[in-house]
Amino acid sequence: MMSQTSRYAFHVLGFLASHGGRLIPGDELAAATGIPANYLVKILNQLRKGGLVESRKGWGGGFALKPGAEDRPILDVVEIIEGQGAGAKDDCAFGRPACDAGNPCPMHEGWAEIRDGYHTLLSRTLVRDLASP
Amino acid sequence: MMSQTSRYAFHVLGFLASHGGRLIPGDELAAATGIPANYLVKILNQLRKGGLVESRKGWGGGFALKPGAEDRPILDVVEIIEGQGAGAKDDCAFGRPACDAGNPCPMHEGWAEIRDGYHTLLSRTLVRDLASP
DNA sequence: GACTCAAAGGATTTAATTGTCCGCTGAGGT
DNA sequence: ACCTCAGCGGACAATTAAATCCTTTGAGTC
Repeated sequence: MMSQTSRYAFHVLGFLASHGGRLIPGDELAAATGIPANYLVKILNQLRKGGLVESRKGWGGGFALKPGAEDRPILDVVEIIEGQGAGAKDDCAFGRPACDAGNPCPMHEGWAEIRDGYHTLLSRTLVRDLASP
Repeated sequence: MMSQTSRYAFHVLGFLASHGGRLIPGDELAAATGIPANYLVKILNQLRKGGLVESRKGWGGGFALKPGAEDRPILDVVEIIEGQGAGAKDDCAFGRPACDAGNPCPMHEGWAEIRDGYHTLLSRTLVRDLASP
């Protein structure tokens, strides 16, 4: 339901969120989170392009949360990582191309409930909530 | 959250459930469900080994639900297809190896709710419920 | 300006899932 | 007996996610 890469993104954003706007090098983030360093940098790059993270090169450089990013829902994170419409509402447990209230598959109702709960969780959880206490 | 193969399994089991214990050839099942024929046979084979389906070779052969399989929860299907412990309770949204009530990740509570809802759906939905009306 | 630090980007590898192909086996019918 | 039908099994190809490697670019220090 959630890609490994999204989980990594949650983890590292949580770490950044608990360290204010301070720039932290990728290597340090990798060591702190246990995420493979080379891969982590790629994820952070996606997040930067998505507007959640900013970076600076060279000495004293690293990654930091973009100001205001703490208030973004983590649904944004999933959409940046997995593409728009991850867990879209037309996602059917039978794999049917079209499955809605008018033409439901046998699992439609129960599955829609799970999907909506997932979507709600992603919408209500903010990046700031990912910070460790 | 649910593999494509599990979705295929739901679909074909639903078809079988709505056709009683009648033997139906794999080709016919593939045509009826839109699942790739060669792949579908492999899935049905897994389900047979898992005890949900029976089969007969040769003329008049095909696949059918095993007697009593209608009353099995579809959690069994997912476990046959994806292996035991698919969507296990240690599955953490942060990807942490250990994440429980004593040492929770920031998303632990909300995510546990989704996971439990998923597990409950699979436990309460029976193979017979997959039949189309 | 030369050197170092660290991000940016591209190419490649690995692993898992999904899907395809082909020959074998067993159960009928004729 | 022989032929056909249809499930069985193993090997293989395609796709995607995940991870690694290498080179380039930019920023700062000395």
